[in-house]
Amino acid sequence: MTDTAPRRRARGQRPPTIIDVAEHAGVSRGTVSRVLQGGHNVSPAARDAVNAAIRKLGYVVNRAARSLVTQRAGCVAFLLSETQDRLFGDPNFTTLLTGCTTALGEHDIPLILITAGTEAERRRVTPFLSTHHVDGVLLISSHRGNPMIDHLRQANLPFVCCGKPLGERGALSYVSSDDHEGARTMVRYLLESGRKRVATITGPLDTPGGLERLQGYRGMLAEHGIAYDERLVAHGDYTRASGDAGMQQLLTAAPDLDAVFVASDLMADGALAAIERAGLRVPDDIAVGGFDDSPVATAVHPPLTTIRQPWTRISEMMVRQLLAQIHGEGPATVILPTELVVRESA
Amino acid sequence: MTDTAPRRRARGQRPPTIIDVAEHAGVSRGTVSRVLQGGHNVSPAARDAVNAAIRKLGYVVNRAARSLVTQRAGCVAFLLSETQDRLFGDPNFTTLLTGCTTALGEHDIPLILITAGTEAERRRVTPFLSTHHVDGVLLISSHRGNPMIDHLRQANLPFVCCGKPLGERGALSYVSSDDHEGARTMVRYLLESGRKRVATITGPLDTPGGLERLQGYRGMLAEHGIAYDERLVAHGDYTRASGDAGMQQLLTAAPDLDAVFVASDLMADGALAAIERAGLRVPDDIAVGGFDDSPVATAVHPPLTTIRQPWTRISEMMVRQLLAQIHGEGPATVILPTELVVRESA
DNA sequence: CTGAAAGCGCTTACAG
DNA sequence: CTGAAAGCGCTTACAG
Repeated sequence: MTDTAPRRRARGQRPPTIIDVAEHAGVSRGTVSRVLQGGHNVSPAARDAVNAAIRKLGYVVNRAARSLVTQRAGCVAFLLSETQDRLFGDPNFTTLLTGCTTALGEHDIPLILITAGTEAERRRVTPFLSTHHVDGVLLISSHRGNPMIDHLRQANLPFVCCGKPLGERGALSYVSSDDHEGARTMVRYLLESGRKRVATITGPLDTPGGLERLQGYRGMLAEHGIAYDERLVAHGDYTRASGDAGMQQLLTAAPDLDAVFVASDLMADGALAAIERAGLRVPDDIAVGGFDDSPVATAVHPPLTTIRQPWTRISEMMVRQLLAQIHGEGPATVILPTELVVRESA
Repeated sequence: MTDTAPRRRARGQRPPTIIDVAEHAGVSRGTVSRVLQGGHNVSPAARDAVNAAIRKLGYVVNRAARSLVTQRAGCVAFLLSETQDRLFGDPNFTTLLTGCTTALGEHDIPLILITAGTEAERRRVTPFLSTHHVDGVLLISSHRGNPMIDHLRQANLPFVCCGKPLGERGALSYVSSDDHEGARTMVRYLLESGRKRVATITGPLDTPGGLERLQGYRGMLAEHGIAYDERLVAHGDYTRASGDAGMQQLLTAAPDLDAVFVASDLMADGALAAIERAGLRVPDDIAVGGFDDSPVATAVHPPLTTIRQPWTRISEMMVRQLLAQIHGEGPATVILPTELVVRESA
């Protein structure tokens, strides 16, 4: 912080303090503070006088002073522990981030954005977090074995993950859409539309979305008495290119496939391209089902039939869970239902 | 902040304070503080002792306490004053945001993300900003007449805009890529490749990118002695759909066009779709030039020849300018060069 | 170069 | 229900 050294504000333009409010309302600072805290143990008359003074003077609490005495930061971190490239193409990220900002804003809690995709960044971030510069953390990461989880636990800092953290033991809060059921819904839809050979392109298997959507696919096939066929399964990494490559592989290994469930819309876009190059039509020859209902779903031709993830609700629940933990509640898992969105690709 | 009330930390797990460091190093608190501020007026022996104690104890400054006495927040806001939808599809946004976070991180300055796309949000945000809860603002908005600019000026808060704010008078800091020259470069490239009838699809004309890229297009045509032809100009809003519609309009109004300069890659993707539906080939029949070099540029077929915007440098310069202003420097304008990236579409 | 001390703006037991 | 007062952890003139 040597970087923000000089020039304290001139006396004249200093915002009003609690003392100004107290004088104006004819009460003590303690009473003003009590009104600020919710007005318990304050007479209606005093409360009204204080509120009037606050409005009159345009008083806004000085968070640094409050923070110093309460030993709480009064703000929350949005901690991005993915490398940047993973996010660049991901429109869900923006939705999640602005959703969390808005949900926190309603509680008047500022959000601090922190990136920790590299080891160097993590070294810088850890002391900041463990010295309680934030009251809690919204943790964004999808891959197995995120070292930040241990750091946060050691610092005894409340946190809630976006999506189920893989390979963690012990209680831990996360909010996730129902990947498993979402996948089942899509595969059921494809089968009930009369498709016989349903393939899939998965996400990375060290992510919950990769793993659980594949399990949902397998489970629904089994329920329909269809044996699992490895030739019908390709693995992607959520990029468009990997969807393209995966589809190419599937078309070679199983030329008789008539449907494909792709674990993300972006990969589905790639799959569409591969299908088109192969001279096949969607949905006539091959039905394509995506996952996410991200903006690409409606940008491609034909528009994707897909599974909608409730990102706004996810952000809201993450914030709610985090605040509950900050207030002393224990961790909890929240699973939110997804929704089938039928368009033209299947 | 009634929301983060209870449970102050137990005495035992409190982080070490400057007093602990002072005792450990055998000096006064004042001396520790001076070392923290850069070590001026401190003997080498004392400095070493303090630094050793800091390392030993894992001391990290309490920012709330510092902030209270220095009257500075020690953090900076990233203020998003666009409605959400504008951002959802925009991959540049993520680059800019993480770029700013990283650049600030190198100065140990946290970034607070604030959204103010609606009037209701602005009402909540303004008191927060004008009571100096941040030392400065990175202002993201592209449309003419952003009310936040007036609020920031009234609050006397340093700020730097991303892109040139249209219709503002008076000195004001902004960082922008050279839209005008970028457009000129693309149009020159198309003309020098032998194209004769170069059309354009613009961005919204109340944004600097919409306006200046169109001016660059007109200017370069004029330099080649080509008269401006309204039938060769369509207006979009940076969405993929508007690029598609714009291209359709151009193909009707000027069926003889053999190139099109599209003011964003996303719109260029839409244009590609319209061209394909018309049964024409890219680049054989029509050369397509984009703008941004965003991830879509390489995701589409054929990959786009485009103008690269230096988003990482833009974020770095925004941060640098903002810190300079916080330190008392006056406003400045920074224009960064763009780069022609030749791929297959032109 | 260094220490002692005031003070930043709040909250919160403690008395009453 | 209310006021007086201690104290949160720092920085910064002020003396020396």
